[in-house]
Amino acid sequence: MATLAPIRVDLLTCGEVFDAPDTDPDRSPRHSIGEVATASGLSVHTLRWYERIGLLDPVDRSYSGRRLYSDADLARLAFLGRLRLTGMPVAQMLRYVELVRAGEQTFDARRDLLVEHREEVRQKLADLHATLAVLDYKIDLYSQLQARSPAGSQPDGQTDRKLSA
Amino acid sequence: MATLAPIRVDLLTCGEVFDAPDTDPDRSPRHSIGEVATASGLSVHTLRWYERIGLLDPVDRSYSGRRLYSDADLARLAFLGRLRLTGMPVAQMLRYVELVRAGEQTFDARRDLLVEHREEVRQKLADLHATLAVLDYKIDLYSQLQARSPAGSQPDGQTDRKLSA
DNA sequence: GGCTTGCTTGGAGTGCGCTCTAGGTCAGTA
DNA sequence: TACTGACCTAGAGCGCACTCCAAGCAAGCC
Repeated sequence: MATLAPIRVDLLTCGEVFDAPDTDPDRSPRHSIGEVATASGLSVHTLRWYERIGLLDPVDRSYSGRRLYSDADLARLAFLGRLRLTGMPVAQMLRYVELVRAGEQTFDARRDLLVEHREEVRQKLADLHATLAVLDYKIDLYSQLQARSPAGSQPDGQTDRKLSA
Repeated sequence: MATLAPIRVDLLTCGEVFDAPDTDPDRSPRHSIGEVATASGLSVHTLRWYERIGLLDPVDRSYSGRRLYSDADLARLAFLGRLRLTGMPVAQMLRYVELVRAGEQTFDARRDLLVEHREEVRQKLADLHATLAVLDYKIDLYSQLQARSPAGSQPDGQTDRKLSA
C-alpha cells in the first residue's frame, strides 16, 4: 500500500496529479480505505456508502477484494467533499456525477448545476458574515459586562434589552 | 392582530425595538403565529416545536388560546434563527437559552458559548471561500468548453484530467 | 346557518446522511 | 500457530430537525 504522503491533489481543480502518465494506471499509487478515510475526513462507512449509492465509480480491488483507491478517486472525493461541506445535498451530488458519466454533451448541464450551487454558497457566505457581526457585537457586550460586574451589580435595563434575547 | 409592517427588530443586536416603553407591555404589538412564520421564515410547526422544547418561553395567548408573539419573542427568534442558520445545533441553542434564563451570573458562560460558535462560523466562512474558488474555476472551464465545442469536437486529454472528477 | 380559514393539541411520521451490526476473510507479527 | 487489526458484505438502526396528522375550536363573511 502506498504511503499517504505522496497523495497530491490539485486543490484548485480538485483534479488529480499523477506521478506517472495517466496512460499507465498501474503506476498510479493505490490507497486503502483506511488511509483515504484519514486523508479525507470521511469515515470508512461513508466511503463505502458513497460507492454503494454511485457517488464513486466502483473502486478497484486487490485480489482479496479490498478497495484500492486511485488518485482519480481521491480527486473526485476531494471535489465531492467540498460540495458536501458547503451544503450540497447528496442527491444533487449524484446528479452531477451522473452528468460527468454521461460525457461531453453534459458540459452545460454540469455548469448550470455548479452555478446554482455557487449562488447558494454566496448566500451562505452572506448569512455567515451577517451573523458574525451579531456575534461580535454580543460577545463584546458580554465581555464588557464581565469586566464591569463580575459579581452582581444592579441591572441597568439597557443591558436587559440588548441581551435578553 | 397588529399588521406585520411595524415589527421592527434591531438587526445588529437582534434586540427588540418597542413602540411603547417596555414598562407598558399591553401596548406592545402582538402577532399571530402565521404572521411570525411569514416574517421569520420558520414554519408554524417549527415555531410551536421551538416553544414546546423550550427554545421560546411560553408565548402569551389570546382569550381563545391563540398564540400572541411579542416583539421580545420576535427578537429572540431573530437571534435564534441566525444561530440556526449558521449551523448551531438546536441542543446548543437550548443551552444558550437556559443560560439566559439563569440570569446575570451566566454572562461569561454565554459569552464562551458564542465565542465557540463564532469560531465555527469562521471555519465555515473559510470553507465556503475555498469552495467558491474551486467553483469559479470549474464554471469558467465549462464555459470555455461550451463556447469552444457546442457539439462534439475531439477531446484534448487535459480537459478530461481537469473535469473528470 | 353554513362555509372558509387559521388556529389548537399530543403524538406519530419523514427525510437525510450517515452509522453501526453481525458474521466473516485476510495480512502481518510473535 | 495464534493473535491482532484492518478489511469485506447486506442490511438494520439512529439522530437530527423538523413535518404532518387527526380532531376540534373560533372568528369572519355571505
